[in-house]
Amino acid sequence: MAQPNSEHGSITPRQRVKISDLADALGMTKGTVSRALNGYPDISETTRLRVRRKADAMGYRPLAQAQGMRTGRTRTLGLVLQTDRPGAERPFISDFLAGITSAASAEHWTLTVATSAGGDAMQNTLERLVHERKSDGFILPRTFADDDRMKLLRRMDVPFVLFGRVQDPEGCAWFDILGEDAMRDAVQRLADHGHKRIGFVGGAVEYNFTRLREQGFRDGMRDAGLPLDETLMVSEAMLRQDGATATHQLLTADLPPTAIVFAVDLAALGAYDAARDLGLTIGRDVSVISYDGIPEGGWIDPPLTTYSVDSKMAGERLARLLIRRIRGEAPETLRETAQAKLQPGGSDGPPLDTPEHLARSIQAAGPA
Amino acid sequence: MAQPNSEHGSITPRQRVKISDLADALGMTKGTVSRALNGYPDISETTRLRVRRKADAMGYRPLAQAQGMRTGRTRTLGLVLQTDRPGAERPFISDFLAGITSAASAEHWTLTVATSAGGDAMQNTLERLVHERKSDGFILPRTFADDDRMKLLRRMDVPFVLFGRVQDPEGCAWFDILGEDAMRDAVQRLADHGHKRIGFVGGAVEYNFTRLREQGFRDGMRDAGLPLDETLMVSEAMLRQDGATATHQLLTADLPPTAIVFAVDLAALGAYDAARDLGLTIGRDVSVISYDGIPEGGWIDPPLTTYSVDSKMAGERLARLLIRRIRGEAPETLRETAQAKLQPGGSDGPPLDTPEHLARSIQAAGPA
DNA sequence: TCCCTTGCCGAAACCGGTTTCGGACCGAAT
DNA sequence: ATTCGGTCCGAAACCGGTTTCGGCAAGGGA
Repeated sequence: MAQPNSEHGSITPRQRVKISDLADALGMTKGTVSRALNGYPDISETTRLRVRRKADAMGYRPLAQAQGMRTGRTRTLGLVLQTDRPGAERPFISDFLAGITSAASAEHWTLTVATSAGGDAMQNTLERLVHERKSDGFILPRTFADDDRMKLLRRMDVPFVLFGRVQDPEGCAWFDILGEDAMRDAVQRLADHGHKRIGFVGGAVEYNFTRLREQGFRDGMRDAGLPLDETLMVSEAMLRQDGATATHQLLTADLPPTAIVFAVDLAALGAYDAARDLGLTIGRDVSVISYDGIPEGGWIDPPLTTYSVDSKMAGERLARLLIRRIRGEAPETLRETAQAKLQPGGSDGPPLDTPEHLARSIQAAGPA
Repeated sequence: MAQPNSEHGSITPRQRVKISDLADALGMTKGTVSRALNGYPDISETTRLRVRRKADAMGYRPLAQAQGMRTGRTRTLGLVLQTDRPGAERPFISDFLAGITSAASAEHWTLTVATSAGGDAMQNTLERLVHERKSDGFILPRTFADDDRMKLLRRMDVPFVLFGRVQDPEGCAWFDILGEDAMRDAVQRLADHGHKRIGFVGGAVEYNFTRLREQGFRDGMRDAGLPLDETLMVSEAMLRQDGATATHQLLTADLPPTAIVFAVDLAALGAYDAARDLGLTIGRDVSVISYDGIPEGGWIDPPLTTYSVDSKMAGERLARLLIRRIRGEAPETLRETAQAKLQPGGSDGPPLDTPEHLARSIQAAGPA
């Protein structure tokens, strides 16, 4: 009887329909309606259905902050970006955000973003967000081998999911791309091309993925039956400049590699610079295969052959995992992985020459 | 007398101190405490001070969602990123977010991020966020000459600030970088180098900045006393590929320009591709000056001379403006601008030759 | 027939704040 | 000595939900 004030449209565009409006329309109390909608066992199936139908018909959406007053949760995911690591996640962030928010909004959740430097600042930011109930749980991108954020959240008993795996999986949920598989494939691909002497340029050791990708490279060499030369393995290259330095170092060795696998695209771009300086051409004199799939890799000449990561998909899956985690599912059941996808470019191919010849031609051009 | 339960530290790390705790400790009611903290006039200065001191001492922070129940506001800024425009704000987004969140958190606000395609999807996203009170106002990046989001928010009477100006400033607050000044400077710089024939490659016309930067270029030509040749003005170049096409078009004209001003860095990168194809060298045969300051501009060879935008600063100022707007200040008083900063690279210099000679050497290489 | 479950829902407290209303206390004016 | 008007604060309602508690009615067993 007598709808209270839902379709008045006086001046305000569209009045919120609140739970008491819904209860009035159904002739019951808001307590009953709430229990019906939240699946309490002491509501008859008939009533539950009637309520749910009416709720849909009237377009009822509970106000997250009102629910939060009692429940302490507001259907909000948290993402804290670390700003003091240069260039780490720059290219992906946009797609990553799109993935998270689209998955979240499909379930009527939202995302709050904060930024922070590492260390104490990071801790404070996380604590503040939890303390002020601005987020019910966190997505942690770029996990470190030994991650402080993780420890803190675990201690505060706040749900979280990792983008990446960790050494101590106790109580952790995660999504990750199997970078080690990509590295293994990369080696195999180069071996198929005929390369026998292959170098590796890894990322910063504090990141956990560095360890995994390096292991993938080692496994790949073993599977291909190629000897592993530790002097051809370099680390700590996250930026273009680092990659150039590392490449220069490898190529000016006594017996340089004819191909290099990079753990990070940004570093692989530096290989082009180093090659140019040495008078070499990527994809002809030296083969390069990398990992990440940043757009710049497609622009450079020749285009970078790389294993690309679908950041949007990663965001979506992480969001869904975190929501399930917050709803109480056990972390052990919330672990998913996916494969990177090979994006063939022109940066790899059969070796033009033997390492010995390559060394000679580099020495010839070197002093120039 | 007798602190209730603030310093117990039983098991939970740190119990929230709520307003009733504070009131108890002060021996007054929570209503009084609330009015004292919120500057109501019916509280004596003595009491107000006593309350504020005690609040600081006890580390009291009001719970935004509880305040929001009554007030309708939760100290949350909203940012909706448009995902269907390729490459539009990709490089800036990380710094931009850092700016917004750092300014916001300094005032104990947070940021909610959503993504959406344009058109109706965008409208729905905005409406949902407002309807569910997930954000008190919005930052609108990349304003269009005629902006639907703006109209919607204006109609719903929701506060917002623009990153960029608009044609109809009615009721709008904004922050913007004066791209037109940068374009004017760019022309002047090229004229000082000795260039007389200068081309212009603008952005997509739907963006408002395109109009402004083009006008800046025109003003620059006029100020430098150079004749304006409309056939040397191209538009709609937002991506690297677009820029390459536009550059090719300009350079293969009967009388090509010896220098080109770009409204967008991403497009300017395409000039390198076009130049290479024509056998020309940027910075020697053709000068290029651009605008944005994307990191890729510094990696390319020669580094791009560009007017760079401080995205983090923009984020900070937009956040502060929006907070003031939400607090009720008039939009007309909330309009700020800043200048882009010249970042000299190697892509501009004195003309090597006259346009006529340039044309001949291009024609010579052209059929190749 | 009576009592005791069980199923189902209403009533009311509660979450942590804000805001309205009214009244105690004070000095000044009548 | 009253009345009156301000100042300043306490009391209680309120925001929109959730959750606890208790009670009514129907059904089953003795």
